[in-house]
Amino acid sequence: MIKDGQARLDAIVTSLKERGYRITPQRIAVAEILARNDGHPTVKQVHDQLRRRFPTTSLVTVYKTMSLLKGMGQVLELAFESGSCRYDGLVPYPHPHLVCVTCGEILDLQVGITDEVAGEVSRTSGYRIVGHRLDFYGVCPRCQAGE
Amino acid sequence: MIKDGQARLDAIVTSLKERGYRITPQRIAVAEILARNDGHPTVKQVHDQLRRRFPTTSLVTVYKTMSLLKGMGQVLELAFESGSCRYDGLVPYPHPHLVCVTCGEILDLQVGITDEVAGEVSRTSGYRIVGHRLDFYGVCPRCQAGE
DNA sequence: GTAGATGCAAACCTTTTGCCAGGCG
DNA sequence: CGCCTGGCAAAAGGTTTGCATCTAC
Repeated sequence: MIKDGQARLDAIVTSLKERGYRITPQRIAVAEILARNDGHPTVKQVHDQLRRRFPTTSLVTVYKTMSLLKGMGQVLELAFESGSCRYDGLVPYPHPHLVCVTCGEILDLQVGITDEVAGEVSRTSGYRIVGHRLDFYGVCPRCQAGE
Repeated sequence: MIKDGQARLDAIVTSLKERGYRITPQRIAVAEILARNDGHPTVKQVHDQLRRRFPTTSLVTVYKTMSLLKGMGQVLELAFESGSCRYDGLVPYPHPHLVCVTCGEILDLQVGITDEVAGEVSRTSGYRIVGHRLDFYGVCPRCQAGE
């Protein structure tokens, strides 16, 4: 599992160049935040971090950049019932997550049983499988202690 | 896997009574739609179906009823990147889904590997696991034909 | 220089809340 | 008949769009 921030940053920038997109300060800044952050921030959280260095950056630009990176497969988008999406720019391909339903913390997991199953699902359903999502929901040790 | 509409309807109504909630025409109507519909409708779709029989029913009531049933564990809520949630009232406990990314169709799946894994996740992480979600995303045969 | 990007304001969509009239138990 | 529920209007997020200005190449 890729976890090196610098490598991820380079990969994102290279991917932008390859497709002919311009390398703007805003895009580099968003890419850096995604590549360094091993949490799973919301758009708003990325924007807040961004404003510390570039106070004039707009939320709209973050949304557009996220959408662009998502389309390029450089960021993974996870929708939740709470309404907002969380983003994983460190490990942008489908992988399992462990979500604390109390504090919202999201951890990446190492278990990976779904890839083997995808072929079976494809055979029995006729679908061409393009991705998957595996989440576990629970209460983290810290929140259990505070109950 | 439960698939009998009448049994589901009875289960939902019984569950409402047990908890002291009132049995109103609107709640019965929503429960019937959920129990009969083996698709995975949005709140808006449920409301549209509801209006055919009860033209004055409001969208707000559907939201409130869905929220109530969700809290009772009588309906499963699935959030998607598209913004709106889809609901499964026929099989209200966590189970795998197969989602067509082109037309939005959602099928229930029979594969079930995650329950065994949940214990392992709980042991290694210290989380108390309360649920999970397993989705496969792909293109259904019909949409493949039209490509 | 020019196509493409930024950023403001405003629109949009889904969901939630405040409130009062109305109906279930 | 009292309390819960339904439904209107309005608010509250989160996300997208229109458009003028600016800038990376």
